[in-house]
Amino acid sequence: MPKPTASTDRRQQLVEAAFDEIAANGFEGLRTRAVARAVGIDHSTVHHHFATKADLIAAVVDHAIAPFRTGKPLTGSPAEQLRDHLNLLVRLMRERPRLFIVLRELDLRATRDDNIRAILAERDNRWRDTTTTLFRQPGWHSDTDPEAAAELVIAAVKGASFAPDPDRAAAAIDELLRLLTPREERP
Amino acid sequence: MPKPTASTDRRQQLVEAAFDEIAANGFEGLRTRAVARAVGIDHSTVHHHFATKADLIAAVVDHAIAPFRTGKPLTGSPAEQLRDHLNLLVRLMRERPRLFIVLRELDLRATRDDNIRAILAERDNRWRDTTTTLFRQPGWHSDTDPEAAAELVIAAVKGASFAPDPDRAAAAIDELLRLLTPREERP
Amino acid sequence: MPKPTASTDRRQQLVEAAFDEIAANGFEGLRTRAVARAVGIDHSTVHHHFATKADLIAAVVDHAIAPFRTGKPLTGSPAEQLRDHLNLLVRLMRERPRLFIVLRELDLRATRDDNIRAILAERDNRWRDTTTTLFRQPGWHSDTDPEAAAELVIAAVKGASFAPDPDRAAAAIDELLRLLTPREERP
Amino acid sequence: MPKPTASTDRRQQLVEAAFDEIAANGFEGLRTRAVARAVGIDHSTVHHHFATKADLIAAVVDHAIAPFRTGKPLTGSPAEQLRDHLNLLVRLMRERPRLFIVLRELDLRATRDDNIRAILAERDNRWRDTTTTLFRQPGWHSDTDPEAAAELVIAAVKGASFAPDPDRAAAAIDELLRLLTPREERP
DNA sequence: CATGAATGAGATTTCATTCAT
DNA sequence: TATGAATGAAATCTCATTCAT
Repeated sequence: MPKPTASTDRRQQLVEAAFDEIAANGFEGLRTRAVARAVGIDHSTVHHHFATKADLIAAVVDHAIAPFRTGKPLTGSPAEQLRDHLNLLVRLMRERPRLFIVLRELDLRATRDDNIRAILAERDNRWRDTTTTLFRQPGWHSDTDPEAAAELVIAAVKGASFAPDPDRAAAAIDELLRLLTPREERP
Repeated sequence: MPKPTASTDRRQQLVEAAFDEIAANGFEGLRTRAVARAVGIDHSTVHHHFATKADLIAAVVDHAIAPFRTGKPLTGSPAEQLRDHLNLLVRLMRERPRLFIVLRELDLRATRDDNIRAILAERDNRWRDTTTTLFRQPGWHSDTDPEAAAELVIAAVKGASFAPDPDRAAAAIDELLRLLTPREERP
Repeated sequence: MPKPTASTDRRQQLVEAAFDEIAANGFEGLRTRAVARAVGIDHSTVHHHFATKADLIAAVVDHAIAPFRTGKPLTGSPAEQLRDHLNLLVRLMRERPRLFIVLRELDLRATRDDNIRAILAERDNRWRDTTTTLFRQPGWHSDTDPEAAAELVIAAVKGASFAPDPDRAAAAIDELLRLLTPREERP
Repeated sequence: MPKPTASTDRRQQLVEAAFDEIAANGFEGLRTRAVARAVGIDHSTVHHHFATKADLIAAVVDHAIAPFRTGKPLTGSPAEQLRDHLNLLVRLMRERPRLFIVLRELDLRATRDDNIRAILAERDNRWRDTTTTLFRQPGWHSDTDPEAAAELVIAAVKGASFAPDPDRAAAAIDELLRLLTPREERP
């Protein structure tokens, strides 16, 4: 078990502090000074660890999408897989609301930042592929269009993160799950 | 028919220019100088029309949600009303993509701007109420939860505006419409 | 006679202040803050008149080589023309020592600044051409190589500006003039 | 034969790297980090060898004027001595152009740096004395002013290093040599 | 000797806002 | 209404230097 170096620690601290700043004040409100202050170092020292603000942001992006990278493969029937997938997301929305705030910020910033767009597009493509594949399996309503259903899932999840509270977000996603689940598999 | 004063024209010009700037560069990229340049006046003059940048932004917010205020009442069966409502939104997404870009920006900024949050919350509440009322009418699946369905509609529409192209957004909304429409009313 | 606008005045003031700064502290020591302070305005206002520091420097370069642009045509015999030319330079060295300090700085900076190099190269080429042409006229020692003589004149003048005092610079240039002047035209 | 310690080697390496940096980017572009990188050590370590940047620069100055310190005494007639002296300089200009770039930088910086000025003034005084003494010897034109001639030699050599290429520099110095050489000794 | 984290002073540049004309 | 000069706060980034290891 390699002991993390001081450097790694500090970098991680900075990334987390920047994450918190974005969650609190948005990308627009991200200030290297504030990040440094949160960690307790001089603002110029931030540049010792991240040459530019963009480098720091890139690390934050990595950090923010990490929870979605390490997803363990889903198991069970297609409907069970969808249920597990959406339930996981709902649970994350409840447990880590700030993560979804940051993701919203990232999605918006991606519009005008090529680096972020590339990273998020990759994540979305993977998400889209997985979900489309899921809906291509047998067991859904015969008139379900796999690609359209996948778009709907993605849109609903992203949009739910704008809900004024997690309960409303969860209600929206639960309703979506109910609608997509074939009648005979509903609880 | 009152002829608009030059002043009124100028204000409107500024609002539209600011709208365009936000669509192009985001809130973060909104510069009063750029707005002034787009209109062809000196940047100081903007302050004759809008005391502060926040005032200009408030006017842009009003301008952006105007298309949703003047909605004529829906008619027909509940399913027809939902169909008309969502089709209108899809058509807007196709015809005025920049409007939805700006709305996305507004939704995000609302997180940290009380004025914007108030305006958008009002719009969302009206939207939520109308949609919930719609789902309270008879004719839906017996297990449809009106409030959850309304949340889902709102989430899906908001999330669809993050789709990489209008076709995908339309596919998601069409799929949602299909899922919500009772089997016997589907085309 | 057009009355100079306030803007022109301020720009001119800034250029002269920057010139003085360079004479005093070199290009390396040129600070927009110091220039602003010398003129009595806030340092950010400098950017109202010159978008970037490079723009300000470009204006200083123009200002510095202006005395060499408006040279009236030389008259008389070739030897008299050379004498007048060098005497003019010696007089300038005595009367405006800071001008030559700045020119030295410019010559050095030209090594690494394309814009400055272009401007100075143009000046040097004109100077070289004029002087070569001068030495191509009849009346010089038969073994004078016009191009080499022109190079020597330019080198000596530039090098003389490194002399510890104007008298030494003048002595060098006078000696050069004596050496180049045909014996029969010497006083 | 004392084997140089590692420390001595490192110091020398650093001085040469700093010399190279100045030749490439000027004094203004001299960065201790870049020097350290060129040598392959951490930038903090530079301070183990040179307490401050000024100390490093002082060593570079010494290194730059070394070629002029170890000049072996000139022999032959005065005209031959001048010829050998100038030919040596011309050869150096061709073989070590970067040396003259650095010397130019030094001469300029001397204007505002007391330490450098002192070192260079000493070199110039020695140069001036030697050259004046040379012109005081019999064999020159009767109207040659030894001190003025020495100033001219120094000015021309310094100025020649601003020539756009070594050929032009050489042409200027050769022409000077020709002009100074008594007619009866010219080849 | 060497490293790397940290510092702090300072530099340019941006931008909303104010004010006199 | 409109202009443009001016302001001042703030932001990112640079770099020589110091210090603990």
